[in-house]
Amino acid sequence: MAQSKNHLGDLQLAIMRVLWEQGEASASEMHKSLLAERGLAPTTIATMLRKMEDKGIVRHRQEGRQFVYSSCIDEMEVNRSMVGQLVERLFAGDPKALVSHLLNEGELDIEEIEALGQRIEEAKQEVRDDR
Amino acid sequence: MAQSKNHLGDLQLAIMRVLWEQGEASASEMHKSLLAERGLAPTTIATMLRKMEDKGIVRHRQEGRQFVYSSCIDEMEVNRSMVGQLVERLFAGDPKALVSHLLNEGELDIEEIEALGQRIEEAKQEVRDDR
DNA sequence: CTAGTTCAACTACCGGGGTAGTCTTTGTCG
DNA sequence: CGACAAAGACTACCCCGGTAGTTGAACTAG
Repeated sequence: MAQSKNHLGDLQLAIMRVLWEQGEASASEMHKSLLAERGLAPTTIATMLRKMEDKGIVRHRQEGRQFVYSSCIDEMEVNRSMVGQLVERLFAGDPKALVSHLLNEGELDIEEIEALGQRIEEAKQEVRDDR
Repeated sequence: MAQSKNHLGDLQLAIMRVLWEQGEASASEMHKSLLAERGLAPTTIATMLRKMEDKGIVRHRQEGRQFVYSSCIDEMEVNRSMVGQLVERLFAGDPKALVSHLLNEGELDIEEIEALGQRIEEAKQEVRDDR
């Protein structure tokens, strides 16, 4: 049932990103932030915000005659859920396959791979420390 | 414009998976394959296949009175595109951040991390061999 | 006080995924 | 030949993301 909260469209994610970065934003600030990359009408943003509030993923606070919106959902939560869904749909639930894909498809250059090697070592350590 | 071909819904992906695994499948075979996990009416599958054919992502061949469907799009291509989109939307285009997410969120257990370490080493090697 | 601006609210619409019922054709069995 | 089964074609919905125009209320400037 919480599934619906985690299925976000493109525009919705863009909005959430602004909210996550800035904490809050009025509708017009939001419009300004997204204008460059999207060129949308202010009412489009406002409508989307209202729909998102209906879904319970953002809330607003009145300030003067403006609405100031903030997020109701955790970024990590959303990431986890969306990545999880992708892994499920594309890689039969096997996260390794996703990483393999990244490696095979040359999405990562050599430095990035090196850096990942580092992270892997750290992760091993953490898992061990955990028990 | 090829974007549309790569944005696949859940059912569509399930169908493509069957096609990619088996090469071809008639509508009724498809229905049988998906019945267990989804419990859909046969007409639902058929409708979806027709819509997908309109979009150009599957094609069919007549065999007797049945249609035998096969895929028109490459699995790797779809994976690349969908993973890319996710990385774009969630991680500001940085694939490393996706892997970090996987590591941090405990989506991987210790053996998987070990295995990844292996893959990383191989990948390093491949990249070097490449030049 | 009046005209103009700025919001939010409401309404409308499109496209596409998903779901399925009904109709029509065709092939098969007794 | 006639009834029945199988399979595709058509049609109809619902939902929701996305996009935006129009309206109405409230505030501001002259």
